[in-house]
Amino acid sequence: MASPSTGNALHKESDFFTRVYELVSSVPAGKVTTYGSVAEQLGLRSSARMVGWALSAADTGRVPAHRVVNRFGALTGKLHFLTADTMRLMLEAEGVTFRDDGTVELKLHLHQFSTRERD
DNA sequence: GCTTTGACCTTTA
DNA sequence: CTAAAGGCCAAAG
Repeated sequence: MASPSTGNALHKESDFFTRVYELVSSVPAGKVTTYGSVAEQLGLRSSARMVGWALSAADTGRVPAHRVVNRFGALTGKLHFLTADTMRLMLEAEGVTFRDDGTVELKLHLHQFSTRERD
């Protein structure tokens, strides 16, 4: 959209970063997404690492990075937040339920961007 | 300008 | 079955 060569690049740190933020911000409250799903939407199915890395550079107060968890639903980047419990508390505040293992119920809160066909 | 690391996932041994 | 390495792209040293 628009013309990127018009010299409009102002707050755009990087298209990749913004792309991740958009997808994460697209996730409603009470829902959680996974790095793999986001990466897949970006076309970087095998490069899910960069998704998490992008979140590390993202501001947790600006981007709901707490809604992003790993494949197992475990809060891998919780230590990157203000406190180790911050991520969990925020998700609980959103209405997300946790298992006894401290993992998020992906079956209940996993936000799917599109119908993923498997097999 | 090259090397290392990074909140991961997938495949091969 | 479990364990290890590879892969991907990008930023910081």
